[in-house]
Amino acid sequence: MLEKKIITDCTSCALAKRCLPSGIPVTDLYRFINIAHTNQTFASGDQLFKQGVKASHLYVVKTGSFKTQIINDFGDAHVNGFYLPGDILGLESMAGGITLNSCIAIEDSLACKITYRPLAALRKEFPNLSDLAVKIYSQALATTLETQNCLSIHSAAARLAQFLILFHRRTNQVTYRQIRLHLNMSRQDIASHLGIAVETVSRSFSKLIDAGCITKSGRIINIINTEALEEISRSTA
Amino acid sequence: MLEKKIITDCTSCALAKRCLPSGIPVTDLYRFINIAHTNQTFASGDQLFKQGVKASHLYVVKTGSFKTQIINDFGDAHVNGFYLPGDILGLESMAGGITLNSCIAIEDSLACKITYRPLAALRKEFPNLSDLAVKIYSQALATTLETQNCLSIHSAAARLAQFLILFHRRTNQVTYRQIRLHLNMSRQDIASHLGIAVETVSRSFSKLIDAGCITKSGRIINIINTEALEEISRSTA
DNA sequence: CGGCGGGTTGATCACTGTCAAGACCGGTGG
DNA sequence: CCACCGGTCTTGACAGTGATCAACCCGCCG
Repeated sequence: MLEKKIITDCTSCALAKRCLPSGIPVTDLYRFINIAHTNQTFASGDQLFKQGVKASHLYVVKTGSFKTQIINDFGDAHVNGFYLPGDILGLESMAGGITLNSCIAIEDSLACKITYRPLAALRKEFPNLSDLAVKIYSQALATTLETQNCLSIHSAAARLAQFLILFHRRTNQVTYRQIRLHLNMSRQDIASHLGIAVETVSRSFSKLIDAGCITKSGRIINIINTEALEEISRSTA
Repeated sequence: MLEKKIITDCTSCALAKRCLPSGIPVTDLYRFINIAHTNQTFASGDQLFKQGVKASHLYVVKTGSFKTQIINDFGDAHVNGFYLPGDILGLESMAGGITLNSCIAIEDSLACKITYRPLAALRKEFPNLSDLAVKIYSQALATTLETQNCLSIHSAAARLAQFLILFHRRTNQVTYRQIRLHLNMSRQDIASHLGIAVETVSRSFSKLIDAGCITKSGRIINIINTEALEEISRSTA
């Protein structure tokens, strides 16, 4: 109970310095906390928000991971992106006021929900928060640009290799000189995200293993040869 | 000469209400004009900025069109996006301070160059400009999301169809019930942008013509059956 | 034990990349 | 006015890659 109370507070959150509170003077932080619904719990498969409804909140991932997906007119889904602790969800829907995609928890997760309107008021009041907003948006654009480049790669193995590299950059989990990735999403999600078939994802993993780039066990990937992986990610064929 | 002077001024620019001046009170507009270098001319092929250098400016497209492209480590280029009048260039590079891509004029064009640092100062001073910045960024994110979805489409013809639909939404040139698109970029650029071969672009155009969706003459495309085009853009195969 | 979903592997076929050749278009020069 | 030339675009032939369908393995759960 006490512990729960502690993690609820932005002042003791490990992510605070990468998160919105970093744009607000400590003495005024209470005003941000007032408009934030911190540590909302989501079970794997739960939906944060649904595509095509009124957009009014941002979400900051605290623990776990999420995916966003768009359902097109014909009914099939495309996974747009994956979101890890520190990432902010819902940025792209603010201009139009309607959510452009759905967001689903990949595993049991925590996220902080922030109502947009009062946040905009704070942004006008605290210049640093305005700067931070621009920086966050700019960063988000840069990330989608990377994803876009990844999708434009022709070969499936190269695309997967690039995906692993990009995912690694965002997690930075290093143990024993090996680089260990926990891919919390299903192969199906990876396939949808990369625009290739599930079977091709499996086969591409096998290729990367045969090439000595990685080893894997289920959703745990070990990158054992970064250079070789980068080499494959650049290969045209 | 007189005419030149007129178009130089933001107060008489047709795009001003979609552009940054719309976030600034008319009485203070002179302060924005002071930091903007309006109507810079670029010949087809000229470079606005180069990948990997210090990023310090935004550019607003006034007339003509531009493309951005990334050169990867192996040396081949990928066209990230196309920019039309009213679009803003350089948003994604502000967070890192380094340009992530190069920008090149596709045809003879005009663009307004705005230094970032004083713009940030104005943003803090004028709340509406802060809101506008967020809206612009959010819109930009939404656009790249659309591009991403387009790239995840499997079939080349469907990808091209989706590209035409998205491009049309941004131009809205309607004449005589027909929808007329002027694709100012080369087939090579389209191919690079969509992640397919030039020849496949040509073949896909032919397929769209055979299907009765479009007619074309060089870089002029007429959409004669929007429903059919959308149908093809959704087809999995 | 059997069912079930997720993941891998195998076989086949359509699609697209590649290479090659030809068509078209605009510009230049005779 | 016409011939030539370069680049862009299109079309054809072929080979390679990945989508599809199918079977199988595995861990989980009733």
